[in-house]
Formats: sequence, structure tokens, C-alpha cells
Amino acid sequence: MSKPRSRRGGGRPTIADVARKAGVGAITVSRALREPGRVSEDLRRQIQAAVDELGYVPDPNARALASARAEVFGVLVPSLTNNVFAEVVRGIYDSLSDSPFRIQIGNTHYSGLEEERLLQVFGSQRPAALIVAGIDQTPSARRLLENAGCPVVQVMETGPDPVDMMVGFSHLNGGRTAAEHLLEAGYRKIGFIGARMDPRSQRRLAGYRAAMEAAGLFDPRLITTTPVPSSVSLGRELFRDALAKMPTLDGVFCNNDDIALGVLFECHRASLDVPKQIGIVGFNDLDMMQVSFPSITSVRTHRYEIGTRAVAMALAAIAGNRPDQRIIDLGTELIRRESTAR
Amino acid sequence: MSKPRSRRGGGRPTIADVARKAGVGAITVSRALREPGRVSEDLRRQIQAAVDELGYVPDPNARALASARAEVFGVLVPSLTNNVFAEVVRGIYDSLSDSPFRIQIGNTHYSGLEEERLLQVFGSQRPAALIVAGIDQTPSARRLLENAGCPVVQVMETGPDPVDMMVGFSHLNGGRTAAEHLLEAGYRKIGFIGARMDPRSQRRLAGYRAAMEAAGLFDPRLITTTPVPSSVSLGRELFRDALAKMPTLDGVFCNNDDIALGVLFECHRASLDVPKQIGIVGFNDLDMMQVSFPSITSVRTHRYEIGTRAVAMALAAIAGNRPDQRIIDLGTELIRRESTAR
DNA sequence: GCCTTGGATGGTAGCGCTACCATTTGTCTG
DNA sequence: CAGACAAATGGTAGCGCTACCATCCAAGGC
Repeated sequence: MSKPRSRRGGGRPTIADVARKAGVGAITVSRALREPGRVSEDLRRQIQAAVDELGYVPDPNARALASARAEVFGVLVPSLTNNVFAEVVRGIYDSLSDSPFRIQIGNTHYSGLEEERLLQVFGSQRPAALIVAGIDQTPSARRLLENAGCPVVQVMETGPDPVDMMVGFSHLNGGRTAAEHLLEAGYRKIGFIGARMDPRSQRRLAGYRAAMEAAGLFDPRLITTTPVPSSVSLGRELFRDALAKMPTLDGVFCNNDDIALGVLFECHRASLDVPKQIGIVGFNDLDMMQVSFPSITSVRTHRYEIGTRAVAMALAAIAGNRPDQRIIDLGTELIRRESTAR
Repeated sequence: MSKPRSRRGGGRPTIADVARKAGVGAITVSRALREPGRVSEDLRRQIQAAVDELGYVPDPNARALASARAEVFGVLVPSLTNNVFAEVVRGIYDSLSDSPFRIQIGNTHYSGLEEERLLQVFGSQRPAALIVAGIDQTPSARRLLENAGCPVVQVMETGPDPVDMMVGFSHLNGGRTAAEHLLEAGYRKIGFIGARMDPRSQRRLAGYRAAMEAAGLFDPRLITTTPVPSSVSLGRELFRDALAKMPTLDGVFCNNDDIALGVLFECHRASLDVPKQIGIVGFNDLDMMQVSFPSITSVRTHRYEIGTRAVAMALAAIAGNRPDQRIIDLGTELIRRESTAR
């Protein structure tokens, strides 16, 4: 029985049903749910009872329409399978799990155009905040962010000119640290191997280059890159290319840990001793770096924390107290291991 | 200047603005955007021009409220960083990128309670479809799915009693295949190593057990598991435990590839020859399995395709032609490699 | 030539909620 | 004890869109 209400909607309880049952006005129910402090203890209890009994759940669409603000965090990342972004996203989810905010992720596939499109889509929802990876937005994407009318956090790297707020680290410094470490360890012919050279990879390469030039050891033939997405198997292939091009190679800074692992495996296969003949440094310090044999030196990045800090900043801004420090640099940390210990 | 419209909303163009500019009724604009076929060529062009000029983007919240249906796919997965689910999610995103549907992901953290909570939250939005990982919903979660009023696809595994539709494969068969392969290769003391024993892992274990029992070689001491989340380093540790418990171990079926990689590294470290002294089989066949040294035999699963097929089924159901075949079994495939070639 | 039919278009009335502005009541001040 | 004020509650009017039901007009049938 009971085809309760109108043509659509399927007859779920509305705020009016709750109000009727609790014997109060609809607006009081609304307040009791959103700002309990502004409703008397008595009514609050009555309303809660009615909510429980009816199984009332507010309709977020109606709420968003009426308040011109959706309880949604828009998150834009270039890849969903890259462990690095997955960790950031996990940090975001974990920080938001006890809040009323929902999360909507967009995958830009490393494309500026796709980023613009998604920003358009996200913006139409009037999100509570936007978190975007990277600092190299197209001019039009940047304009969309500036006019989004909500807090914006750029993550993954730091730069001089935030749209609003930033959490990340310097990829240039990370790359330089890695190269300097190899130099200190006594390696001389140090290659750079990188796949999918996005802007952050480019800056790591720039850091590597700076260190090599400072040592007077830079040679463009030491660099091996490809636009293809990164993978362990690709790391192996690129290393073989690099070695073919430059047989005297004695070290490599890998743009990420997958590549580094691929390099390590190829060394095993080719019976190249790591670290004696070849030194290897990775980037990100994934868990497996510490376990591999030999274990691999890597530049640790604080990916999960980038996610949690970004949310914390956005939440603060939503609450009206934008943090003084609008740029947070979480830094990187070189973790020395067997792969460069000679 | 121009504080265009009402108190809220920030003055973005609405459908009424477009209608005015195009000299038509609002409803015609709405139709032109959603069902272009029902509007005459002429008006359609006029309306499109007005849309472009004003930069009009429909408000999805208003749309959802008015039509009692949000253009959202709700996706529930137990983990965001586990590569397996990341691949499924990527398949979902890629299949939906040209559609008007947005995606909302929920992370259940392998918790039935959390799954119920998220289902509640998602349901309140009246999503266009729900995609959930696994088939072991709690009774109350299952009820929520049955009453969701939209297509539901359970993914990752197949079972006898779908809520609505299913795409996946049999973990039991996968586990059995792996164990049988090790047996055929001549291994006898074959261990099972698994972390985070979710229901799918349990079924892989059951498959392993069935094969071992059929061969008369089952021994509970061969099994090493932990509720801790899986990782490469954990694989190493568990293998050491397994070996301590059962020093005559000559093979391992690893619950997933991360574990398998950890086992391989520990074999290197302990100078155990793979595949001569220890045979290793992984599960999922991640890219790195083919590259490692030695390469690792693994049970390939079709994760990306699970995502694309799930979307295809849901889309068909939304369009009104629910597929005849409500359960799709994508199967598994044993990829034989060096780690079991003796 | 009148009536039917169907395609194209528009008007009206909400969808379920909250912003804004009362209104009511109780408490405090001088 | 009047007046001021704050706290608690409610009514009204939308938010921007689409479902539903007209209305209109041209084409076709008898």
C-alpha cells in the first residue's frame, strides 16, 4: 500500500514528514540536523527520534540547490593507477571520512584539455573545495580555478604562485639530491631514466641536470626518456637502451621506483653487480624499495600526508580561517640503501 | 556591475537566461540539451548559440532534484591503493568519460559496516547505477542494494545469487589452478601465503586447499596468513615465517603478486634458487611479474575489463535493455614463467 | 472542408531543501 | 515595570531544473 507522495521521488521521507511527526517546523528540523546548537535540547531529541523512526536521510541534491553549495570535494589527478596519486587520494578520503563531504575524483589523463573539461563539470556543482594535482594548469584552467568560488589546493609540488593554497615538495630539489648522492658515492657516468615526462618529472630531471653540471659531468646522452606511461617492464627496456647508448654507465637516477625496479631486474639478468658496477636511485620510496635485493636507495616523498594536509587546509578555509601559511613544503628525504652502497 | 539575480547563486546563467536569449521556452532549452531529436533543427541551433555565448552549464543539482535521478555512478571498493581495485576503477572511469555520468567512489576499508554507511549516503543521491566490489554484502547492505532503485553491478567475483548483475571470475578456480600448476611442476610441499584475508582471498585459499587435498598433500601448517594489509615487505616476512614453520617447503602460492615479489626477494637474500628449490606463483599478473628475475608465474585476472564490462551492463540497464546474461565470468588465465619452470 | 493525428513547443507546478525575515518568548537592564 | 535584547522557532519564497499536461499547427483522411 501507500503510494505516499507525488509522481516522482519514490516516496522517501522528506524533511516535511519528519517535521510533522516531530510536531515542529521544517526549518527547525533542518537546523537540528545542521546546527544542533541552535535548537533546544528537547526539540532536538524529538526530531532525532522522528528521523530514526522514519529512516530519514537528507537529499543532498535538494540541499545543494537550496544552499548553492554542494558538500563535495572535487579532486583532479592525472592517473588513478599510479601509486603516487592513489596514496594522495587515500589521504584525502581518510581525512574526509568523518565529515559530511563527499568526494568526486576526476582523471585528467595528464591532459590539460581534459583538466579544463573536468573543472567545468566540477564547477557546475559548486563544490565545497577543489584539490588539483600540479601547478601547471593551462591559463583557462587557472581562470576556472580562480573563479571557482571555493578553496583550491594545488598538491604534489610547490611553486611561487598558488591559485589559493599549495601542499607538496620541490621536485627539483628531490632530483638534485638523488644525483648528488650518486656523485658522492663515487659514481660518474650517471644516467637519468624517465617515462611519461610530466612537468614534475621534468623538474626532477632539471635537478639531476643541475647536480651533474655542477660536477662537470653532464652529458645529454646520459638521458633516456619516453612519453609512454611508466611501468616496471618499461624501466627494464629503457635501461637496456641507456646501456646500449652509453655502455660505460655506472649509475642511474630513475624517475620513479617502478623504473628503478625494472633496472634492478635487468641488472640481475645481465649479471651486473648492484651497487658495484651500477648504482641505482629511485623516487618516491615505495614499500618494495626496502625489500628488494639489493634494497634500493630512493627519495622518499610524503604522499599520504599531502592528501591529509590538503584536506586540512581546505577545511580550515571553509570554516573561515584560511591558514596563514598558504604554501606547505613537505620536503623529500633521501633513504640510503644497498643499491648505492659501494 | 551587474549583481544579476537573486540572493545566492552568484549570478551564473540559468536555463531561463538561455531561453530568453534564444527566444524560446525554458523547457525547450532543456529538451534541446537532453533529447536533441525532439527539437527542430532551427531552434536547436539558436539554443546552442545562446548556450555558447552565455557559457551556460546546467546545474546538476537542480537537474537531479527535478528529475529525481542524479547522473552519478556510485562505486564502492574496499581499497584505493590496491592496484587491483585501481585498475577496475580505471576501467570504469575510461568507460564513462564520454558520458554525462559523474563517478563517486567510496572506500569501504574492507568493512561491512562502512559499506552500509556509504550505501546509505550514496542511495540518498538517487544514483543512476551502483557498482560494488564483492558479493558478501551484509544482509542490510544487500537490502539497501535491492531497494536502490537503480541497476546494481557486483564486481570482482561471481556467485550464484546476484542482487542484479555481476562481472568477475571465480577466485576458487583461480586458486585451484595455481596450486595444480605447482603440483604438476613437481612441487610437493606447497605453501599458501596470504595477507588481508578478505572473502576473495579466502576463496583462493579454498581453491588451493581443494587441489592439495585432491593430491593428498594438504597440511594446515602449509598455510601462513595475516589480517595485515598486503605489501611486498609483508610477503618477505610471511615467507620467512612459513619457512621457519616448515623448512622443507618447496613451493608457494601467493595470494597476490606483491606477496610473490616479497617471496622472490627473500629467496635471493637467502640464496634459495627459484625455481629449483622454491617454486613461486602469484595472483593477478601485474606487469612486474613478467620482468622480475626470474619472471614469476601468476594467475592473470582481467581487472580493467571488469570495470568496462560493469559499466556497459549498467548503461544497458539504464537504457532499458538489461542484458540477458546477468552474470559474466571473465575467468582467469595461468601465465607460466620461470619461477615454476623446473 | 471538417476532423483527426502527431510532432513541436510552452506553461505550470513542483522536486526537497535552506536563506531570509518575521514572530514569539523569556531575561535582563535601568 | 517598561523597554531592549537575545534565543528559539516558524513562514515564505525561492534555488534551477524537469514531469506533466496543455496548446498550436501542419499534414492527411474521409
